[in-house]
Amino acid sequence: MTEQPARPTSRDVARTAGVSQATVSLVLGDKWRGRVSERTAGLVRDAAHALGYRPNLAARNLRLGTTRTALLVVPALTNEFFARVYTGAAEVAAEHGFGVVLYPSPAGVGPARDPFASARAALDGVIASSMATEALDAIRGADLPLVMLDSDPEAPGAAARVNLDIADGIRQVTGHLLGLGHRRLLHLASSVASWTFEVRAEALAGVVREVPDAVVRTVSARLEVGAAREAVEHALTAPGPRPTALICDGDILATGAYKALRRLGLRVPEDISVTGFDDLALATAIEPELTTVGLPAERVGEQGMTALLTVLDGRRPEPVHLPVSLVVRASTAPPPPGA
Amino acid sequence: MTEQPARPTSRDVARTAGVSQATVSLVLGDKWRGRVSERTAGLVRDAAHALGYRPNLAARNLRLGTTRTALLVVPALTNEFFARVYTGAAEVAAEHGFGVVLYPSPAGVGPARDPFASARAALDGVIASSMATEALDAIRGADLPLVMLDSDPEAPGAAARVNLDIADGIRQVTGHLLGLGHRRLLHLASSVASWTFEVRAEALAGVVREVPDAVVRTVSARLEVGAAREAVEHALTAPGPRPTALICDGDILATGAYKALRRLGLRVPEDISVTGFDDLALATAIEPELTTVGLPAERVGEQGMTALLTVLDGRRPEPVHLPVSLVVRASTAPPPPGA
DNA sequence: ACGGCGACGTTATACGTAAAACCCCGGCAT
DNA sequence: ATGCCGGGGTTTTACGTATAACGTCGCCGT
Repeated sequence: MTEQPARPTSRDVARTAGVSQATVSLVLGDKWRGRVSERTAGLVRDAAHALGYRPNLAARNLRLGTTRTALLVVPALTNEFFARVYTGAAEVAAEHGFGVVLYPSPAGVGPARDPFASARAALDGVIASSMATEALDAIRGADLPLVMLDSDPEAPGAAARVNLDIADGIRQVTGHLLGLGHRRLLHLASSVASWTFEVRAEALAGVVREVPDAVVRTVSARLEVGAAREAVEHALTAPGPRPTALICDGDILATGAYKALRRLGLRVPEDISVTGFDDLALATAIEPELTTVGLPAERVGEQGMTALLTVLDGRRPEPVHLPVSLVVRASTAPPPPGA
Repeated sequence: MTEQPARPTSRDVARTAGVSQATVSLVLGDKWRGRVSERTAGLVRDAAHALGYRPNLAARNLRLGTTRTALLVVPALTNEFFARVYTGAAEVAAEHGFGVVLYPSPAGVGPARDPFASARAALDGVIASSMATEALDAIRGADLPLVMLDSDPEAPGAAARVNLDIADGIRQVTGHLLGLGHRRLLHLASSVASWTFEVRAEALAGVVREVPDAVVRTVSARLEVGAAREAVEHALTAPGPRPTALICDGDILATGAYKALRRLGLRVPEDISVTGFDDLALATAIEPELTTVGLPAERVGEQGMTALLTVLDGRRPEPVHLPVSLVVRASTAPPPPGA
């Protein structure tokens, strides 16, 4: 390390202001009403400013025993959803003088190796978004308050939970399609085995069951455009009556579906309707614009941080459930007359 | 704050292992060869494990005077490019026992208000990616080592720089289009005024100047699909000969262009060629897949972190220039015969 | 005239860790 | 026998901050 001119400490400030270190601490900590004269406080602030003093956070954290820092663990950063969750969490955090540090679990869904070594900051709590249950073992072991976002309600160890009403989202898209007259549905699911898969499948089956002649088939693919394209191409060239609507568990999968359909010469939505999930920016980038389910990602982050703050305050927050909402765009229409 | 059962300290470990705190520190810090017997070391490790001991990072940081933590400042998180920069930086950091904390400058290009208050971790250095020059003032004031990525080479205060050869990227796309026979080019630039604008415009002009009958016109739009669509629609309905190729300064702008062209009934690439920049996932999501310029984002992050480590080591790293590469896909073709 | 109190500070201490400095003891060369 | 060395620890200190505990001084009420 270079010999920087050694950052000034509160003692340096004290010396140049002609007061004791304790006084500096009081003034800069805004705890001086009636204990330090206006004039002295001014001197201290001037000295601090002149020296370019910045308190040493490590020392402060050590002294206070709290770091006012939370760790947000996410499976991937390239995904817009998590970026938005972060934004929401960071905003609420800032309002309370907290900071948020990010830890993108490298394996995605694999066990987080050691978040605490990587995010070197000392932490007050952890928020985990959309993480696989097992991936959180390392975190649970650290007995830090853990808030779980968008995760299996059965997963143990959460001090608080914020969940999206995914099932209702599926019900909404399915209802929308059934309402348009579709009866043969294809469900394109993500192949990463997770609790959310069952939730979706069940919700879908539940809605379909209520309509006499409606049927649904499920295929799955890795959450990736290429894989989705292949899966859809394969499913649609199979013998038997062709589905008239395609329910995708994510906008990325829907994008892959678009590609497959174009190859097969099927027009969206004239020949076949397609729905997505998540309402990423992608949804309006592709053509036709995608009917999908919008998620209040920022809100998830906000509620998650709020819950963590509540836990840190010694109270027990209620589980939060956030609604999702269907966004109808141009990729859905009644089935073609022939079908 | 709840009364957690008080995290065990190294002294607790020492007590249950029957040794002194110093010994614990030596063993757990892996500095005990020849100073502590194998047997005692074992006892210490067992005790630490049994108690679930985790060192207090705040204390360690205070003692060592270094936090092994860097701050990465980015203008936006939803942008895939920055997510990739982060990934690269974090990877190199991890190899050296460093962590990376993210600070998405809230205003995007506005002055970062107080990154250090927000990212509460104590920091060893700062890496700023694609930030406007003025936005870094607050950071420069803190006299922490600052590495600037993808930024104005003229901007002061950088201890190290990593830049992309943007100009060459523009030269490559332009050359590609001219090679296909295009002579009337439209350049869609981002309207956020920044150093990069001039670099691009100049590079473009330079290439065009060498081809006798080639002309280029520039229009700009906010970096957003809707705005880009409007700008392109407006530019192409203007009187005069229509350009046969559209050079967009980003894939997002290109996506807007696609929408405009579809509205105008122009086919890509048969009627008009389009190129992007950045090679986001978006580029292969839209149809036809976009010819664009790929940026080694992870490499930018890696080199940035490497440079920071070099600076922290007291040495002066050379400025790094990273090449970019044209990715030819389906959105470019020779101009239509009529033109 | 004296206790007391409010205004204004100061002194002292603790947070948990890393590491420099020290200590003890058994064996070995002189 | 004595000095020395090295293995195996321990004692002590410092990092920079926040704050509890403690002074001091001037003035006021009785």
